[in-house]
Amino acid sequence: MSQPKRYTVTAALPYANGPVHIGHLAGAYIPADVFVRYQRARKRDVLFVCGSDEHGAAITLRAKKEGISPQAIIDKYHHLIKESFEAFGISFDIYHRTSDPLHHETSQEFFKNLSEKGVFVERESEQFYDESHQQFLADRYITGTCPKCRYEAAYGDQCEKCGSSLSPNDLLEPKSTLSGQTPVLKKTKHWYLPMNHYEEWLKWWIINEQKDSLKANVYGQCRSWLEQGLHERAMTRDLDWGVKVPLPNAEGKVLYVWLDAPIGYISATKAWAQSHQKNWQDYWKSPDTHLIHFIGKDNIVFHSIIFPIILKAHGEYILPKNVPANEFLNLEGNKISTSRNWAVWLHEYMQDFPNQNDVLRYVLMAIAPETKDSEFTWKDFQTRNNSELVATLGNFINRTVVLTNKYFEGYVPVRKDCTVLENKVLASIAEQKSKIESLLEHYKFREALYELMELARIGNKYLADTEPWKLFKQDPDLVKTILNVALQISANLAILMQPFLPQTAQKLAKMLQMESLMDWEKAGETEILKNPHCIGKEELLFSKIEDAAIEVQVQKLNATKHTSNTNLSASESVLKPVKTEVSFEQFTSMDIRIATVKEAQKVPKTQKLLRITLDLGLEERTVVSGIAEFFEPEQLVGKQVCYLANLAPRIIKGIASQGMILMAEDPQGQLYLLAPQIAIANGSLVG
RNA sequence: GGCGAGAUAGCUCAGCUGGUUAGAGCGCAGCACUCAUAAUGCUGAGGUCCGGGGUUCGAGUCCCCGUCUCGCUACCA
Repeated sequence: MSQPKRYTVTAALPYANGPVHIGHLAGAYIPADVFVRYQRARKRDVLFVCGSDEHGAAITLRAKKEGISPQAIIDKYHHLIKESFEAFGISFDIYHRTSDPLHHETSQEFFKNLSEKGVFVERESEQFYDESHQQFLADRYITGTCPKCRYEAAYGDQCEKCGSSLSPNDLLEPKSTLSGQTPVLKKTKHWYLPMNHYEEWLKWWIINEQKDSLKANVYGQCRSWLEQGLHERAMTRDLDWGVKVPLPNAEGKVLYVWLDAPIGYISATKAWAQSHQKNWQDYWKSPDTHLIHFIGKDNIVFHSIIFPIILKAHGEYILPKNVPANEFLNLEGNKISTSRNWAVWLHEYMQDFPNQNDVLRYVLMAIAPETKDSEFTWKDFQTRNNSELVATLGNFINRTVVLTNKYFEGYVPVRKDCTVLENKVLASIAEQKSKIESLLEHYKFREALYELMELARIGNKYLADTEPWKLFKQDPDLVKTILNVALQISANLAILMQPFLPQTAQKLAKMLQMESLMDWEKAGETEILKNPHCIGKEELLFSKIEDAAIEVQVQKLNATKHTSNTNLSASESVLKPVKTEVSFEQFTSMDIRIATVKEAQKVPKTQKLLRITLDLGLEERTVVSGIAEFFEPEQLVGKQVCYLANLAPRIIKGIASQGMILMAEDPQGQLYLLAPQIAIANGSLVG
């Protein structure tokens, strides 16, 4: 692999409607930061950009709910996120924001460029429109019943209950969240990116240029998408919060997130270049630059398919060299969830564990979901701190420094006769260094961290093998040699830990009085600390975390679990508001009856569908119902149900479905049959 | 149903293009040591490498079938 002239490293833009949690850190920011710190240590030209993603319907929706302006929300979270990243030590060269005028200009220019090249297809389509508010409704502004899981507060783009992605037209009983009214369909024009035009090229690019460098999970995802075929996607939206579409006749339209957020990387670069007298184009248009995107797996398609298409369509830009995406981090057995408050928030961690940033960095690196989903537990956090950072790394440094101060008043003793053992140990320093380098170059952060710790283990073993505390009286010269070796290991640890544990590296450098000797190139050497050098007083690098501190965290989580559960059943945000009024006639026009299930069987090749035969008294009816996830066919047979008999028939999976079985659904999405309390005649009317 | 990623010691995970008795960390048991935040070092117990076929002189590693977990996707009135 030839060395590029420079690196442009991006970390996913956090969405400015919530704080940052450990999942974000483990997925993108920590690995990116380690990579960047490492490249900087090697004196390579590397630019690390990030920023807040501040547009989109979710933010305006939330602003409306809370009765404040979108600006107030993004200001709050932008600053919270920015400051917690800074305090935590994620070393962005710039942390920008997409609400910045520079970003608006940049993305508009980009759009215009593509538009002038004729990349887009303009197309009119029918979209939901809220007449009382006189505006088109973004996907997020429409709620309705999820067609997949029947969750009643699903959004137009996604159902948060079952996670399926939707389009507004899929929703049953769509409602505008602005007015509560049923929206109407109205014509509107949008600009579409025909991604299918790029399919062949993309296949070629991914298979020929990326296959070997991409991680298996990323490559697999891409192939999965390519095999399913790419489609035309709208690049604009009807919304007033975002980057305005820079064309005439585009009133009330903004760029969709695909042409907004990733270009945020570019505008961040421009902003940085302006204040540093650099040319931003070097970082985006020069083929000797490597562009690397650090993201979580939810962003894979975005960064390895859509954004490359956009860059390619523009033509002047380089394409990402790698997209080292991590999988997901779970927390104490459950998925991390911002909305359910099931998370460890970065800013809260720093309050609860002051000056222990490196502990979290360490743990999240050690359990990073590099190849599969992984799990954070507080117990494991404690164990890793106590038995790895404290007992292995901190303790090795401590014993070395204590012994040096005790026997030699802090002066680095002279190394005299090295035995086979010393030579072997000294040689292993350079070995560890080159292992760490090679692993970091290949984005294997977890293993690189392991090899760093391995050096501390080598040190501990060396001290245990040589036992200098036993030898000092008989053979002080030998003790000098031993401690000299131990000190060289310590100095190397200080340098090599810089990308991983920056705070600790500084602390250790100070303790060893080697602040001026922290060059990465020096690592691997065995004479970093030379004889007249005097080290400082011992100081503990890490402190133990007691059970009590862990208890507090676990209880905090359990508490949020309970409150969010009770909130879930009681809160209005989850229970659907009462629907708009209907007349008595409208109601009585529905023919609801009691029927008995005669047969039920799974519809082949489906996951959720049951084919059910109902005895309606006068006749039998066949219904296809999406309830297979909740009911076994056998357990339904013989049960009485409520049945909507005069619903227009519909063909589902080739079966004519006549009417619909009525179900109750609790806030968790669980379905329940409705039946009379005692069996009554089939065909009885419900009203 | 289709596609992708996983399934390896009690726990968390490594095992690259197939090659001798399958590894690490943590945990556990025993021993050694006392410079060190009862820290460290050594030794040990522990695995039908999800199951079943196949290719091969040889498979955790490749192929086929199946089971389970996670993600995407389809059917959902």
